Amino acid sequence: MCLIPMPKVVPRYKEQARERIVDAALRVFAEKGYHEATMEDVADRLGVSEGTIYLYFKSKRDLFKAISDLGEHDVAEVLSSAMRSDDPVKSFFDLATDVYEQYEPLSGLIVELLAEASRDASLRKMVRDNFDEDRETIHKFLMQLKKRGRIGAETEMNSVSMAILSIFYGYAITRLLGVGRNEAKRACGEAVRLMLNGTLMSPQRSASS
Amino acid sequence: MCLIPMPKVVPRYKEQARERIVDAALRVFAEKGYHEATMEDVADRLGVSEGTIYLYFKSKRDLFKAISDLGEHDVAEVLSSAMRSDDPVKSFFDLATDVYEQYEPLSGLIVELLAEASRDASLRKMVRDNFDEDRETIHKFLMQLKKRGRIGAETEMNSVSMAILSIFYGYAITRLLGVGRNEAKRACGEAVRLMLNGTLMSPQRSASS
Amino acid sequence: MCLIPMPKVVPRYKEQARERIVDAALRVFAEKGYHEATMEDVADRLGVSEGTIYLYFKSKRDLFKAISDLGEHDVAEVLSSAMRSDDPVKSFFDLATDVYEQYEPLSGLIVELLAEASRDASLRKMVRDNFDEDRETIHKFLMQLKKRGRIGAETEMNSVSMAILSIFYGYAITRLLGVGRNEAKRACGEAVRLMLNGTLMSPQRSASS
Amino acid sequence: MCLIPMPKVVPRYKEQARERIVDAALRVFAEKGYHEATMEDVADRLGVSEGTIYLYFKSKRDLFKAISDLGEHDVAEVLSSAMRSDDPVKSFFDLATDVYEQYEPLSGLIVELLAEASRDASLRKMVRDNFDEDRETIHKFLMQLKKRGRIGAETEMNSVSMAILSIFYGYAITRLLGVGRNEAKRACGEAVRLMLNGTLMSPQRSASS
DNA sequence: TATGAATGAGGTTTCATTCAT
DNA sequence: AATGAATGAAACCTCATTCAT
Repeated sequence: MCLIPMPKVVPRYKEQARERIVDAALRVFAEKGYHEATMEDVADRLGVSEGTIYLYFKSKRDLFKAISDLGEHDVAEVLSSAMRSDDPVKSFFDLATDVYEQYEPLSGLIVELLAEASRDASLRKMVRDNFDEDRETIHKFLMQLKKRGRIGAETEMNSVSMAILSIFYGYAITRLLGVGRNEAKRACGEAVRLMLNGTLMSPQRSASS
Repeated sequence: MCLIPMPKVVPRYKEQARERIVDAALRVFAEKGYHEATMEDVADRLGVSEGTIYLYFKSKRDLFKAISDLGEHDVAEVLSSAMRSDDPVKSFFDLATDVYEQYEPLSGLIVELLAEASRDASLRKMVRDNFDEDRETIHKFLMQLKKRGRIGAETEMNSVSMAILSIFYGYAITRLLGVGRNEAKRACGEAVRLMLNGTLMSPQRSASS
Repeated sequence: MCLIPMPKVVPRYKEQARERIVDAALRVFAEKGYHEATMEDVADRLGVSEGTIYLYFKSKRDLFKAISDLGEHDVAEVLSSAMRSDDPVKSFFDLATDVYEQYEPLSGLIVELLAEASRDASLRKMVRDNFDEDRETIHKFLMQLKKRGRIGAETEMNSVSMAILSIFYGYAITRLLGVGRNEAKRACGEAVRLMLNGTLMSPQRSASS
Repeated sequence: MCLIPMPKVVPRYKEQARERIVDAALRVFAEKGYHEATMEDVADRLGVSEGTIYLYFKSKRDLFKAISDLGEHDVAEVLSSAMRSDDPVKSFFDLATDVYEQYEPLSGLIVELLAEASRDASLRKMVRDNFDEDRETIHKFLMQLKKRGRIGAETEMNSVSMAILSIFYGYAITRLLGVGRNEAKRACGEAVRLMLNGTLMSPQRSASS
């Protein structure tokens, strides 16, 4: 009986349903935190019954993990697009604003995700992968700057890319702790500027030196 | 007359008991996370019954909050002591190592604390206060450097102090995500070095000026 | 699209379930008292799990309060129906019997409810409302008697209605203390008879029959 | 060795201590109710440690039972003294006021005691004994009135005495439910007046009839 | 596919009682 | 005689998960 070919159309339907659920879960977990959010909260937000979620995710944890696959991708996207600017210092500064503006209501998720990742290897791997991806994006950009001769050869790019990411995490954390938007923005921008100023040669001067 | 109350002293026994409990809770929460740790876990680690803990803390949350009052203080302490060094860049670098070495097994607590703080105003205030305290310590140090003429007058100190703190948070986070100790250490040191290099005048030159 | 909510009806199932739970709770609380009865007791009597009860009532207290909404209503009902009799003294006498016969196994609840009401404002209001309702019923009846000229105009009806209710509470209390049914019944009947005799004109005289 | 006579002075001390504890418990139980009051509450009110109470009472229940031995005695006392008045109707009326005024802050205890008595045979016996004692006091008084020819011979005294007690219980209950003091007082007075008016011959008239 | 009532394991918390001091 | 820290047994309540419909 198994010779009959199974329908190859793994229903696109299922994929869409998963996405909608993940989207709802994203918001609920961001608002209440992973442990304080209930499956009922997620179901209610979707206007769906609790049981339904289990048709698409085998557990609450599974649903939570699906979240970390999400979102950060476009962080990298935004990042790389913003990097094509002429003035990288200014770009970073604006970047901090834009990225955070976009994700602000979800910012609680960042620490939530980190907290869980610190104790769950599989989740840690997923978060780490996102981290590495972002870092790679930054790294590539810095290398481009270097090729164009606008960063001194001696600068250790791996460290700088990681530090820049730290600055952004720091932005999220300080915001979360109630530091005003403008103050946090200024600190973030200034930090990036300083880090790059140390090694960066301005476009104007780069020609002569 | 009868039933005369007879205070049986035990002068600061209560204080010691609290400390022992907080210490145990610290480890348990760091290991399992706030939500997954149970009061039984804490009690077991101490070798007492659950009820005992409630003689000293009125709730699990209360116990958790007692933790955030802790520890960070000596961060500031270590920080300020390390700042008396002659080479601030190198000092910061070593600081990152030392501080983290001391608190490494508890590093999960940092994000746990942040995650909870993001949804609990009173906890947020406590974490924020610690944050501000640390930042103030860094700020004072930077001002001293400035007075000695080793930092240019134009540098915006408030931003730099915050950025440095971010770098340290970033250190904790990257370690937590499995980045190797040495790699994280190097990135952290490099970041601080770069930030200060931008404005910092080397000690050698400072003598002549 | 996907995940379309599909209300599965069960129209007034919830209402029925609530009723069954309240009914079980009624008996359990009457037997053991509010504080000594456990949710497990109630669940066991129903043959469901404890959690189930919390689908319908948000707390033990909530369940207890649902009880006070109950039952007393038909007290008023029985009362008013019994009042259509020709001989009010005899009617009251029989009423005491009937009402109590009906609720005897639950009589512990009366004092339980009063004890709780004495310390819980919202519960007090509910019990008070029932009290007022019953009193109103009695009052109306007395006014009818007055209209028919069988009670002297000078009698203060508000006081009498309250006193009659007191007599019934007294009946419950004495029964609860182990006074024999017949003795309590006789005392209750006699008390009402005496109270009304003071102002009541006998049917024979009033109707001239 | 047992031939040595034991000290016969069962220390009066112990008796005093018990009394003080019972007095404190009385107030605490009245305020919070038996179940919601803790041994710590009682100890705190006395300024004594929890353990101390167990030197005098073997359990919380034991302490509670000691209460029902108390208090009601002087109810009977006050009752009998107030009965020596010339105008019994007026006396009863004032009695209601006085007795309740005296015990008002403890009125919660009445229902508390009844609630517990309904499920505890030994407690029930104690409450019942008090009830009978009070009833007996009233009964004796009524018999005196009868002897003096102020109550018709046909009145069933046992019922009346019980009814009068009910009226007083009713007073406590209505007060507890929030009925105003004056309204309750009026109802109680009126009820007693009416009950006695039915059979009572006024002092003035009693001579002629 | 979707439902949502039911479950049951487990967590937090309370408190009467004991006992070493 | 008095203390009060410690206990441990329960109690209330929550919620992820299941399953008959």
